[in-house]
Amino acid sequence: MVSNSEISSRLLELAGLTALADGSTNSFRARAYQAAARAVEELAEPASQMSQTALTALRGIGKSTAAKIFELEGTGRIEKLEKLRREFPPDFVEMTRVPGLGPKKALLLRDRLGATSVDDLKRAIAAETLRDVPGLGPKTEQNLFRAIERLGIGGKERRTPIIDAMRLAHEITAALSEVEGVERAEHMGSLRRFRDTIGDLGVIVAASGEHQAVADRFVSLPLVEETVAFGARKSVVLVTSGMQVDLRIVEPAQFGAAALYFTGSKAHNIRLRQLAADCGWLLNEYGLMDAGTQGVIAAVTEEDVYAALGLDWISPEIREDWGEIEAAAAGALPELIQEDHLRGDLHVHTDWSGDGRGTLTATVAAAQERGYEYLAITDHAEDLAINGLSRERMLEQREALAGLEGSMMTVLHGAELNIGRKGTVDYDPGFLAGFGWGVASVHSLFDMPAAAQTERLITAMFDPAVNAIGHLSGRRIGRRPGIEFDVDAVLTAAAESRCAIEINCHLDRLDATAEVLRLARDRDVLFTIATDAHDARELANTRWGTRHARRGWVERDRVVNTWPKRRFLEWVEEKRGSKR
DNA sequence: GCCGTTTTCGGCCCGACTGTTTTCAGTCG
Repeated sequence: MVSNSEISSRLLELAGLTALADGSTNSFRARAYQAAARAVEELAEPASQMSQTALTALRGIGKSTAAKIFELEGTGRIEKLEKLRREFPPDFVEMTRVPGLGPKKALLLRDRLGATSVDDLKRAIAAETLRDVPGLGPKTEQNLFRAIERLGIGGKERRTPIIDAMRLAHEITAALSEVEGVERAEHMGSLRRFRDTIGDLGVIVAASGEHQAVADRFVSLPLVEETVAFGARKSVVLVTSGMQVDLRIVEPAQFGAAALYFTGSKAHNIRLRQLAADCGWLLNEYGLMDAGTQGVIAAVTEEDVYAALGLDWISPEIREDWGEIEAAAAGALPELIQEDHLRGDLHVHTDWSGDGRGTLTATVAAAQERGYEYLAITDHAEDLAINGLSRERMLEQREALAGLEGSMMTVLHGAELNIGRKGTVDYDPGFLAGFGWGVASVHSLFDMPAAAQTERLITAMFDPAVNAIGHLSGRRIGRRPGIEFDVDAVLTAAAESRCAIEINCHLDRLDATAEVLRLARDRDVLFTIATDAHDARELANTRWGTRHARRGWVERDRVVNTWPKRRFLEWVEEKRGSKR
């Protein structure tokens, strides 16, 4: 059976090649394939097993695409895709990935110079023959040369892990905030939507009066390596890490419209502009306006613009045209989780285990300062050879914790257990029963087959000592892919076992992934939002975990550490008293 | 290629910047 992700990537490839065939990345057919790919990605059931009627009922999939899905399922290929692949071989497609080289120029180079690969392109640039092609000149030659040199092949697809992008964004917005006349400087784009990886970093600045000083400051920041574009409203630079940063400067009265526009996603924006057009209005980065009189209808805040379009304000993390617009129109948006809903942290390390840095006292005090009602200390258990605590040390720690009692906050003595090859965890049942909380995580054997990983996770979930599964996939964004497992089976087991799935707050992890969280929407799955803090300051990482959870459409009541202490502790005990 | 209480044909979001042009096409987001 062909999986939805396979179908989706075939459709995306079809979109890319169709864009080449049509000479535009915005060709309607290319966009239609993109929309179809998105529709398939969002499906909970396998598209290849659905009826034609059910498939074509989905927005974005018509008869033609449905037929291609069945063709792929039946024959393992899509004839139209095969034909396009022959017309545009991989080397040529790779050439079109060079920034600044779109379908039109690429086809022109192929027709005029016979260039069909990046190597051909390099040779043409070196021989200075590119400038002889009508419509191209020495400047284009130079820009393409620099693009290849600087970004390499695939420059357009390069993505930066969110942790690096966030750091960069804060540095840039802090510097721009200091420029006189600047009222606000904020990151937008996929970083504000909290995607795991970021393509280009988008920043908007609201400034009254002179805009030039802002642009000047921007392109002269120390980390700027190269200025790609420099204009009154818009500038683009490449920074030392190779990331592209786009700056837009707007009037303060236009900030809402600009924020909406530059946060995207593109698909979300297109839907909004269609809604505007239906009312005879025009929506762009400067505001929502009457198409005829140009009179401004809304622009100051995002809420204003959404309200004028008849929509509730939509949280940036879910602006992907995943159904949020319909929900907002119906007043049926879910109550998404927010940071101030949290009443405790359930995955926290101290210096008792090797990689923690805060003392027990300092960690507990920091949690108390955050106003928490409960906290679980979860240092590594003994099977983690490097950092794990022996039984003796665990008992000592429990005693030390008892000495810290006396506050309103309940401190649970827990452990971060290691999920073994077969799904068993550290210690023995008797010793495990002594803990008040258990979070179990995969720390080893990342490359076992998916079926074995699935079994392993499910076994751990049903263990009475396991209240939650930590960082479900074990991924490190941009560095380690994480284990493969059957999402459907694991979510079903989570609902059945009443074991929570952790939403790990570390920017490096953000695990379980948003895709898994979204797929859990239709089931009775519980979550924790936990920091996995190794330092008291990291308790503040809840700000990341809650944004990630919102991207997964996680509602407040699904998150056990939003519950009042009594309800929370009852659930903990119920699970710990369960039988396999 | 998709879609439809104006439609089964004719629409399909909108604008900035660059380079190459002498008013606009290409690329990008």
